[in-house]
Amino acid sequence: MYNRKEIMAKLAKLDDIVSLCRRRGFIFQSSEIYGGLASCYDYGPLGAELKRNVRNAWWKHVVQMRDDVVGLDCSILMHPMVWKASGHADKFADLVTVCKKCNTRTRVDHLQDSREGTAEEHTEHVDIETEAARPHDLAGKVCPACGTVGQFTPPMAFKLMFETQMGANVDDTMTLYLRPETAQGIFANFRNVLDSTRVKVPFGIAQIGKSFRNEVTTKAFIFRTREFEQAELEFFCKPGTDEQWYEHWKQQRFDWYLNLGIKKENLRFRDHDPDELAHYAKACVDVEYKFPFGSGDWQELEGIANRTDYDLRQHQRGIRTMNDWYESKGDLTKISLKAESEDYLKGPLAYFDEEARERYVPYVIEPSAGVDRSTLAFLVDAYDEEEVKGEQRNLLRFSPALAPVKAAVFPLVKKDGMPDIAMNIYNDLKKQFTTFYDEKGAVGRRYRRQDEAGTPYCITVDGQTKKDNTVTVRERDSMEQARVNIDQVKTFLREKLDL
RNA sequence: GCGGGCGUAGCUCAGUGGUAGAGCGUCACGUUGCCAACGUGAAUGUCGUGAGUUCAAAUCUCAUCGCCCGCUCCA
Repeated sequence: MYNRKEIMAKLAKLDDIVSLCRRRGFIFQSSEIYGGLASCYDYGPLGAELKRNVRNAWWKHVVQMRDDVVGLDCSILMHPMVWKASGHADKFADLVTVCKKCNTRTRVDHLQDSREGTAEEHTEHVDIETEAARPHDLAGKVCPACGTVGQFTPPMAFKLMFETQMGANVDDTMTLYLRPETAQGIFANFRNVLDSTRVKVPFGIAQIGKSFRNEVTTKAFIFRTREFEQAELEFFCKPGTDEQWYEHWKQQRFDWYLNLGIKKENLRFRDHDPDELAHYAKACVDVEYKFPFGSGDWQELEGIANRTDYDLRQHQRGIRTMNDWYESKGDLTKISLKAESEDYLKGPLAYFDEEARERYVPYVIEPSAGVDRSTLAFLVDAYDEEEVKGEQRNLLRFSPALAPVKAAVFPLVKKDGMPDIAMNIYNDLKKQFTTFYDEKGAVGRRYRRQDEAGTPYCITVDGQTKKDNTVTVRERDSMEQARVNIDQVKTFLREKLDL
């Protein structure tokens, strides 16, 4: 825990970062010219590069470098039955009540009973239709904030999925949902990938894309937003091998953050307690980062779950329910999923393992990362202030792979032919790296500006360049300079940047 | 949604009823030979938005929007 002073210092740090993000074009408030739109943010020129680098680093680690993972890019809108089968349509809602005495909002299923001293067991999302209709006896419940018994408002329901209409003809539209997770698109395409890609279990399908959740409350800059980007892997494996794959991905994903420069002391695992697990999950662990907001506490970047064979089996039930769906004219609330077939092991989403000569529905290990969250973590972790000759230097110590700009090229002064030489170097480098050219003002200022953008290297053409064809290469973190032959600059950068 | 704090230039902020300001940043020109240099000049504001009180509102009142902190959620 932190004392008040430390918390204020942390908050000040986040404010500094938010301010820098805006000032340097990393992240803007959405629709700002119209007063802003809550919970929505836009990535500016530097932020777009940074976020794309985060995505690419994830894809490289999870797909490109692996022999057992393939990629996918699904549409955001999917058949409504997907969400019936996944459980989101019925259960992706919270029932919340407010204590009249202290105005604290609490989920109904989290309330303790004064008579029994226990909360209801499950912490899952409730079935909104049946639950809201059911009379709730809150008379004996205790407010966790002020201890008052039985002073609650009637429960309110929150729908956590965004709805939208497909079809321009108003008389003939269908209600669809913006996906609340990318995972279901992977499960829905499991058969397609199997049939078209010659993959064999164990293998994974990865996807990066936007998801939408009508969060009750948003939080902390881009940390919790209603529109957000996920990077998810569903790794399919044979039942019985799931625990070792779970451990494997735990380690893989943790190391990914460390290798991209997150400080070890700011990253940790947090295992979910058994009673905290969703009913389908056998195990779940969060990768948490010590963000400088909230009460200075750890916040989740990524969840890694053992989802068992739940999702694939649910979708087999969903497929069997299609007739009911047609008959109900698409009203999801009027139908319930058909029971599982007795020979579900022969269903379309089951797998025949030729080596073992047996059928099974694969177990799934799911590492699910928040792209915006990790982008924020990389920003926060890279941010540094230090004093140089009495002046404050702000810099972002990005890993080279994440740095929005890899190198900047300057003429020391704007004369004696230096700009031409520098421009030639720039034109050559930009074919390979995101490069920036600047010839305005004092060179010291240009260095500092690049520090704030997190550019690892600055290349300066100076008076000596014309004599011996060398340039100064200045390193961001140490501010040290080395002379490098112009012909060697590209090789030098490639080695140093490891790109 | 409820409680607390806040909203003035790109950023940080001053301005408590009487002509909208400072520092930093940005741009131009000159100067400048390696770490936010210097000189001169310039641009930039619906004072979050709307209404009300007033001869006069950034300032007082009300509403509204947005942000931050807490409660809930969770990638």
